[in-house]
Amino acid sequence: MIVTERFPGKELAYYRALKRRTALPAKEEKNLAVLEKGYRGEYEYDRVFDETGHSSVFVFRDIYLRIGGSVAQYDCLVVSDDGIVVNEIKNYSGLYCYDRGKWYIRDSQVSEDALAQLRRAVGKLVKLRYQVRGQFDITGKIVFPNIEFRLQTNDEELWENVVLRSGLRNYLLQFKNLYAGRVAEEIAELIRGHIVPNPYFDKCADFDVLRKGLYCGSCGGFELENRKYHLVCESCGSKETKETHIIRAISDYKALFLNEKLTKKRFVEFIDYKVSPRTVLRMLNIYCERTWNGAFTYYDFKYQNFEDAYVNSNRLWRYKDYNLKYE
DNA sequence: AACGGCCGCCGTTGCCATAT
DNA sequence: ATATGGCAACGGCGGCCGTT
Repeated sequence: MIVTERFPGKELAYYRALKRRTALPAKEEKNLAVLEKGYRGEYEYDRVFDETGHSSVFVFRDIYLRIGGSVAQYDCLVVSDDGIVVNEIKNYSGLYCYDRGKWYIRDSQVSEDALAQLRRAVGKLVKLRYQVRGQFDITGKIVFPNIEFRLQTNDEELWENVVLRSGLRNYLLQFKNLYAGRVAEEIAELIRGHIVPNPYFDKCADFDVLRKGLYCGSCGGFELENRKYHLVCESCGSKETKETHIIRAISDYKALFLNEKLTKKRFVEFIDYKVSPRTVLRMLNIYCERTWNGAFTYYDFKYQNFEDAYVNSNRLWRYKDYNLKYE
C-alpha cells in the first residue's frame, strides 16, 4: 500500500508555474525539461508498480529523510518484513556506457553517478538501522524505466544493481510475494519519523515581474471573457468555472512563493482582480487553512497542488468545466 | 510619560438579489 | 437549488488625542 503519494516536486512545480507567467531563460527552460523527464520516469515506474500491485508491502514515494544531520532524497522505498528496498529511478534514454565509476552518453561524461547515489542512499539507511540497532536487510536497485534506454558495461557489480524497463514488471512482481507484518510496521514507523520536507529548494519568484491574472487551463491564454460562474478562453473557447481558476491560481501561488504567506490582498492582486474579492474569500476559506493574525490573516493551501484539490475536494460541482483539453 | 477612550482602516461576514 | 457578487455591518488593531 502507498504510504506517501508522489507529487511533482517543489522545483518542478515552481518552474511549471513560472513558465505560465514569464518567459523562462534558456537555462531554466532546460532545467524544467530535465525535471519533467525525471518526473515522467517516476510516473512510469509508479504506473507499472500500481499494475503489478503493492498491497502487501509499504511503499514510500518521493520522500526526504533526515538521518544523522543531513537529508537524502528517495524516489521509492519498499518496506516489508524482509527489510527496505531502495529504488533510485533514472529516466535516461539512449545508449549509456559505464566504466569504472563513470557514466558516458555518446562521448560526454554524465555528471551524476547513479550507482554512487544508490550506495549513498542505502548507506544512509544503514546508518539509521545502526542507530536503532535494527535487524533487517537494506538493498537497492537503480531502475531505468525508459524503454529507449540501453546500457553497455562489463561491470558485474553494476549489472547486479540495475533494473531495465524490460525487466521492470518482473522485478516489481516479486514484491507481491513479500509480507508486511509487525516488523515492517516498525520499519515504516521509523522511516515516517524521519521524513522532512525538501530542504534543498527554497526559491521565491519575483512577484512584480510575473504576469498577473488567470489563464486558460487548456491553452494557457490569459485573455478570458468574464461571465457569471465561468471564464471563457477567447483563443480556444474552453470554459472553466471561477472556482477551478481560483484553485489553479492558489496552487500556482503556493509553488511560486515558497516563503511568502498567502494573504487575500496579495492574492487578488496576483489574479489581477479577475474574480470578485468576495468570491475569492469564500474559495480561500474552502481550500485553505486560515490563520488569524490580526491585520495579517493568511491562508495555507490544504492540498498538494491543483490536481490534488480538483480531484480530492469532495464537493459537487454544480457548474461544470468545459475544458477542451480533457474532452 | 502613562493610560484609556475614540475613531478609522481594513479584512471578514451576513444577507440579499440575481443568473443558471 | 446553488454560485456569484454587491452592500452594509462587524470586529480587531493601531494611531490619535485628551486627561491624569
